[in-house]
Amino acid sequence: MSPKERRSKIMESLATEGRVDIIQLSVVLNVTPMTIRRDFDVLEKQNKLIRTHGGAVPSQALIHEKTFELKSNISVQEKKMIAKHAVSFVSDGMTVLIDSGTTTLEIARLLKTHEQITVITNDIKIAAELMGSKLEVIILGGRLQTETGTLYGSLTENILKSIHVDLFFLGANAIHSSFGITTPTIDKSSLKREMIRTATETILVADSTKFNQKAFSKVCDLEDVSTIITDQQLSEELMEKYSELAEIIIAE
Amino acid sequence: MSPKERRSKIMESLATEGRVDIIQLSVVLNVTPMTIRRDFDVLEKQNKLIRTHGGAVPSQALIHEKTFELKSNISVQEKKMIAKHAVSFVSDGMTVLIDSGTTTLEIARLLKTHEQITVITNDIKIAAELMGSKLEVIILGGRLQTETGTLYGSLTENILKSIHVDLFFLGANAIHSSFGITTPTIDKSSLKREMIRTATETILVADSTKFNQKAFSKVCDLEDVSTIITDQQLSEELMEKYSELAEIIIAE
DNA sequence: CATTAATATGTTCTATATAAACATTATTAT
DNA sequence: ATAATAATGTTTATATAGAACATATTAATG
Repeated sequence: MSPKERRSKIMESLATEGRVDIIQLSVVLNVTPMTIRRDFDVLEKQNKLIRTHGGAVPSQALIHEKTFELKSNISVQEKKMIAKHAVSFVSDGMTVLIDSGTTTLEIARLLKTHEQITVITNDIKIAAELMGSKLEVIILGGRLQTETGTLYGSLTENILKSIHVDLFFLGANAIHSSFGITTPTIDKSSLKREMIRTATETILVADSTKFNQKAFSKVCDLEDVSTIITDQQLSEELMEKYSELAEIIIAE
Repeated sequence: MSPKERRSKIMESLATEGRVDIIQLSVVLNVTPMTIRRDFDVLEKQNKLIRTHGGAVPSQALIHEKTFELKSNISVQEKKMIAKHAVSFVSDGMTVLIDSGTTTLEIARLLKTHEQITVITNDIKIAAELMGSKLEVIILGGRLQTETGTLYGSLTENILKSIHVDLFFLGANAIHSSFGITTPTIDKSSLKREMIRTATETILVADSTKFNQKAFSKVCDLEDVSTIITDQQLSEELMEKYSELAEIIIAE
């Protein structure tokens, strides 16, 4: 039996029994108590259970897995796909900066079960999503845009100047082959620019509807991001056009 | 302190901190670990907590009952009363810093309808409450305590050093005539101290159950706050005792 | 297919927490 | 005041957790 299988069986027991005993599990699953302990360690880090003395109980996070709806033009499914590819760039020990947005929110959801990752964000909805997780979460301070939950302004930018991250997931309103990446307000573009500056690597996550669009204020050129992740709705024509400017990954 | 009181304090810690440690509790509550264990036994049988190795976490049942913390000691009504008196200190154009906490959350709720006020906070639940308002809201950055939604740490304190506010609403876990104001963790007390420092005036808001209590780490002396607002449950005896140390307002 | 690297599991040992039994101290009732 | 009861402290034995190391299994590579 694979570790994955065994852990799945542990979770099953946990769900049906309400609590499990290390010794009992070790007998049933034919492994030593130590192995069960190590399984508990793994599952606890994923917030799936709470270890007790001699056993474990289900975690509260597991009880109410509520996924509240997002409003968006593109299906959630596509954003989830993009997010799934995005998180494959993240590995243990990394410091990851996550921009505000709906696609980036999906990234945060997927990262929630990871371990050993520091997440930094300027979006309090992302922060809310990460409540209850075992991640190290840093919120950038700043002015709150009360309609969207985004933090921005000079305070936010100043804080960014004092930190550095390995990876930045950039969200975008508009992407254009010659105009580059643009946003509706100068504040936001200035902030995103600062975020790019402070990151070793920037990955742009944007669904296909954002391509060939331009907004008011320029963030950066396409050359400034290392990778673009988008969905399979991107036309062949656009795909070729943008491939010359940046590495494009189609999430499917 | 009676066993009932002590158990109530354990539950309070559990609600605010998310998890408690037997040794730390035994130090704070001045009893042996064995006594805490016996308290855990009692509380576990009442389904109020789950024992872990070396400590305890709140039971699932309690997590979902948001009312638990409020219902256990003092009614929401009393916190609302305190908040109502608190906001009378706020006038247009002011910059107000709001500490994390349930009473301070009520203050934020009342301020929501104001317009010409700048609110600064380290609590993302307060931030969430102020979403959609016309207020100028500033979130202090920092490390997120994912169980409670509180921001803290050196980053938070550094940001505080670069700003200044007119008024600070301080929340407290424990108030004692000789020990002053204390909190369960050093991180929190350090942050609160910095908040006090950066404010022209500090008002302590705390329901009557917080009086004559001590927690682990000292924030400041009672002389360091200009006013204390509490509820009418405060006994005559305590009222007189604390009146000598600070101006006390009974919200009724 | 053999060999290496990586992962998973088992074993042993030590530190720590738990739990039981008993002793002591507070509370309460009579 | 005294006895009875409850609460807490103390000591000791047992069990668990966790670290460190050894072994086995699986995956990856040439």
